Amino acid sequence: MQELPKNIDYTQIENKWYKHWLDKKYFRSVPDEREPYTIVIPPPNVTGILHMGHMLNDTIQDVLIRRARMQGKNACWVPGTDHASIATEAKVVNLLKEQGINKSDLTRDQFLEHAWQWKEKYGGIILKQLEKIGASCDWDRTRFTMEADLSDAVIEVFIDLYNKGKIYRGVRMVNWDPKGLTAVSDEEVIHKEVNSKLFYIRYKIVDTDDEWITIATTRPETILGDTAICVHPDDERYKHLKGKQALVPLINRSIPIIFDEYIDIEFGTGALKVTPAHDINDYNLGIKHNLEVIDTLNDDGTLSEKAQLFVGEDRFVVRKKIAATLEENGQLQKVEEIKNKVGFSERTDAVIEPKLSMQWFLKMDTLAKPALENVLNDNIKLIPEKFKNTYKHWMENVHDWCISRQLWWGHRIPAWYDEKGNCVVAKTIDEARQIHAAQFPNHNSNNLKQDDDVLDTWFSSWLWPISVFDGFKNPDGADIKYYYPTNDLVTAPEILFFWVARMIMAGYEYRNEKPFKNVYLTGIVRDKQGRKMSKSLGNSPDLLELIEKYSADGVRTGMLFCSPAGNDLPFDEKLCEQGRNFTNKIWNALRLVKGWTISENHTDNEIVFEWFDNKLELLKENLEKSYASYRLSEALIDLYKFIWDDFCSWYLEFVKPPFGEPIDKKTYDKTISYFEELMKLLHPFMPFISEEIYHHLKEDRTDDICVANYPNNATYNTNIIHDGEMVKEIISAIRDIRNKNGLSPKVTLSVYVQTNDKRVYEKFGALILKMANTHAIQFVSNDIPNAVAQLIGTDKLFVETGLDIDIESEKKKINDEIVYYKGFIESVNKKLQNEKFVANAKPEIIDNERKKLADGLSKLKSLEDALLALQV
RNA sequence: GGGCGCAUAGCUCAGCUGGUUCAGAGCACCUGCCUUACAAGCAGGGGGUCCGCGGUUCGAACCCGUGUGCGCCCA
Repeated sequence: MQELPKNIDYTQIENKWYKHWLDKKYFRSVPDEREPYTIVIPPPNVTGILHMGHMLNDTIQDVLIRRARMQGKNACWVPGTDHASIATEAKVVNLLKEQGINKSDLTRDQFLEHAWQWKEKYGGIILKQLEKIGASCDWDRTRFTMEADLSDAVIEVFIDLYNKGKIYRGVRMVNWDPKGLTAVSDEEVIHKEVNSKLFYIRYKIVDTDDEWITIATTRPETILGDTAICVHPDDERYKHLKGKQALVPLINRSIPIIFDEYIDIEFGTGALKVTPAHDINDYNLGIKHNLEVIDTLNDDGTLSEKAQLFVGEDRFVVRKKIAATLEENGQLQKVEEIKNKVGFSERTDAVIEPKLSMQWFLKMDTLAKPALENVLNDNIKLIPEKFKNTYKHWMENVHDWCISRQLWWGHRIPAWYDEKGNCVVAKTIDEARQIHAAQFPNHNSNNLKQDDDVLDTWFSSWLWPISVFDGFKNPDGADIKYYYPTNDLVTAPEILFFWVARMIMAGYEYRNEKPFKNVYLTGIVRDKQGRKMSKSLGNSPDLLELIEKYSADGVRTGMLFCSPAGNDLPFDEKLCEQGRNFTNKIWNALRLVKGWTISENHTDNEIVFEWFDNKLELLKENLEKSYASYRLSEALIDLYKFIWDDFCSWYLEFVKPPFGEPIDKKTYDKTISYFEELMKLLHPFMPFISEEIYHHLKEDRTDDICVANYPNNATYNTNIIHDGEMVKEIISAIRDIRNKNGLSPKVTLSVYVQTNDKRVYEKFGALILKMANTHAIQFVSNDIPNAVAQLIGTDKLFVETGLDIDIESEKKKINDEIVYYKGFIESVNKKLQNEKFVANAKPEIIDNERKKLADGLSKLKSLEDALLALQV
């Protein structure tokens, strides 16, 4: 026997066990003959710190990997970070600005030196934080998307795809971030509904005295780049304008009026100004109708020389000024308030400007094909399945991927240009010269200049499941062959397309095989008001503080309690409290058990063991089912209820000796082994407390639960479980009667029962007596006067309270039940008398209805008897 | 505007193939207890128009249609 403190020192056990697991190298994985179970972490942003989204994702991954490890699989969880071009560069630029240094004053190399210094100093904080939550990653395998091997992979893939004709360079309308001064991909643009103004502007028709056409636009600042006005060919209002020209206000440039079915007759005036340089739809119209393209904006969102007016002024300032000027001219007809959607940069929150620019693109058509097929045919499973629809829709309408970014921090595009702008793609400048000399023999190969841009960060992370196992450097290496394809990917649905889909594409392109078998899409963590938790809103609690307060296990379970796959997770700190209370409950169960002294006397608890054994098998079966369908939340809740209710409230109370008395050896050993098994089942969810308890359960313990065998499930006997539930029901009923009559638990009650089947009462009588504090149960055939009656199934229980019972309220209680059962019997009878039901329903359903009827009639009779007895 | 999804207790959600005495769980709430493992606890309890309407069926929380409200994705 040992004295255990009343409360646990969570921090101490967390540090102790995490260090122990590391020292023992339990998380280390190298290929061997066992079945592999592999997860690659969605690499967090190297500049990031742990937030709720990571906590959720990574806890789920840890649950899966710990269970697999205990099941004897070779569990490998690969950690790492990505270099996050835009975010990191922005951070470094800001930091330098604070030191009075402008990025533009530095050379590329100088800037990168600062960036690497920054990365060395702050990068990887997040990985240390993962240790705090108990993440059992193989830290020896930690990778970074910009380390040498992974960078080589990115560059080689670029060159390969270029040589295959899948990468091309072209002028395209891209999403331009005027604040970040870079193009961003479609996926990095957030469309928000905003209040806008719709300006109605009159354009004069050329060669008329006073004829005008009115267009509606939300962007008057772009009129200086207009090169046409477009109307619908069927629009009667404008048919007479065929072949006419109009004048752009303020600058009086003459532009054609064109006709196209693209126009929505209903919107505005049905006439659209066409600005091919600044709107994607206008751009497409421009191509179709051979329109001139006039780019009136600079990269930073100010007006360019080509605009002629307001040069150098910001687009939003100009919007107001132009509106005012037009109003003075009498060309602004009216302004309407409307709501429309505007794109914002995910990183800088600047309003995205559609802009024509020279970018690198990856063709998606052939890459997307296997990626779509293998999700639709469940070769790769999305969990929950509902995301298949969204995935399909996206993959069928996929656009070529703009992979260049106008930044320095990242993988520099391996393209080289001569003075004339001829381009070759090669890994090094020497190779570039050779290729150039062969391809452009009449040009100078000595002054080649490398492309200034870097590749989209996703262009490195899409290779992650292959590159972390060196699948590019060493395609037949032991690691890639053993671990690939990986098993489960756990990530947020927000990046289903820009990361998950692209990993699948890369998988089929470079391994001819899927990168993972299952994709578990978590929900988005929201605050109580339903807002997404984010750094910018500042509504995410500090995780390390939460862990400090509620323990790592508490926070892990708090997250998982409310996180069915794919559903949003409304986070509430109370759930962490519930998690911590659970650890406290388990700890106290341990204190009880370890407080017992063992005697040589024998106490017969066989029926308790029999019940608990079967109940435990049922639990394990349910856990298996939940795991198989990735219902981790359900598995955890089942386990929580089982440990709290069945183990602590029922089992331990059943076998607990009276205070101060010893327990028999067999019961003690059984209890320890149940406790041990429950801790094993709990370990994936609550690794620290389960390990701590496991070691307390046996003093001479030399093994660790972290690598213990996960319990297998066996068959169970449903009848025994039913008996147990009935016993609980009997005990609760007696306790309820005691409560309602204000009787102290110390008063021993007399209980009588009318039953056709004495078995349960005989078998469990001693337990009922102990748990409900009653005298031995007496079997009777008559009703007991002045006792409270209660139905248990079809049995009738009488409890003598020693008080006069309130006849009227008893009558009412019984009458209510009679009404209920009469209705019930009637509804069952109706079914059974319905010929169609008897003809159509399955035989077992009909049998069941007959049983329901018989039970109902028997209960009704008991109740009517009881009512009669009261009336005497 | 197009597509997808959701609506069940005060809150968060289960409810799998339409049929179990089917309307459930956890939390919150109410009542009584500091009963020698645990007040971070114990014992017990109340709580519902399964979003509205219509249909299919012997039978609907579940299937179909429709309306309303909400969320997400795309343009």
